[in-house]
Amino acid sequence: MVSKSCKYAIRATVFIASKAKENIKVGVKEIAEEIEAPEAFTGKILQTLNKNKIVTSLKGPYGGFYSDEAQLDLPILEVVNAIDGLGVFTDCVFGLHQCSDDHPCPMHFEYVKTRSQMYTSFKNTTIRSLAENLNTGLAFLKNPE
Amino acid sequence: MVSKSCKYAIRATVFIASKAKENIKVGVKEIAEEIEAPEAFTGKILQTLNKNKIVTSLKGPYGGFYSDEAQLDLPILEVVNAIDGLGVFTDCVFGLHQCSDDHPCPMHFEYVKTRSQMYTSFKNTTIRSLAENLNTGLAFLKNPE
DNA sequence: TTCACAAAAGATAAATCTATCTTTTAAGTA
DNA sequence: TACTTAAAAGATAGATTTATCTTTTGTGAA
Repeated sequence: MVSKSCKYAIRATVFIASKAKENIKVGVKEIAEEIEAPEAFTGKILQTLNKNKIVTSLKGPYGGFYSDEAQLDLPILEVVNAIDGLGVFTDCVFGLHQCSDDHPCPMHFEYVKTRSQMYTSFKNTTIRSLAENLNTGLAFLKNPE
Repeated sequence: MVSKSCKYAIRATVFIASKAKENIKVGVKEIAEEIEAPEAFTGKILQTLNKNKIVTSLKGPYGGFYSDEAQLDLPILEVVNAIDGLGVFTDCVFGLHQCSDDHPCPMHFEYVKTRSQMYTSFKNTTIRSLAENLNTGLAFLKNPE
């Protein structure tokens, strides 16, 4: 559905956001460990998230990644957009460019249900809400050992 | 959502099925042209579809690919299963193996809505229904020139 | 200002997915 | 049987995605 990179990105974003209420910045190493992703690759993803203003970064000692208030209220859709683009919410199941309500592929009207359900879901779910969920301890970001 | 190969596979399957009522077998070349996919790659995909009994093939003169009656009633889910597997219907958005109702990731209960909507859609849509839709001329398998 | 720290940027490599080409096998027909 | 046709199978190549490593840039503190 979304790429592996995008899954890492979502997990990283939520983890960073979960530290916001304590005003803590986290480094690449800690993030990579928490989300069980390769460190260097996590760095690249965080770079992209920073460029897209999904998270904020600060270099140097006491530096790291954090979420500001406005970023906490971004929908998770923005994370997907930054990493994979919005194709997953718009592309035809048959892979046809011109597929639309007016010029539908054979599965168009059925598939639109899924696409719009997913879009709504990702649009209405904020980074903040996921991070809060995480802080309850009832959710997790990596597979337990 | 589904891979490029899978999109080719769905289009090829529906095209082959659309010829079933006339009892026509179609060759790789014709299929590839119809769905606008590379011929050799289409051959590979059809090979997989045949192994998975989604379509039937016959070698030699007057050979080609066709759908039998039972195959027409297969859900399109089976095409996805043959090419991409069922991961798209079961995998966690966060990419976590142990994510479940009992051990949910922060987005689990929201994402389940999308997954199950999609599953139902693919389970209830048969190859036959898509092929019939195609035969009305209101749908298409490639981008118009 | 100098030093240490941590992210950014750039280059490279491994793995997977998409695509092509050649050879082999199976089927129908003369 | 010999011959033609078309898919199957196997080998190889290109493109994209995932992953790693090295160098540069920016930041804070002594």
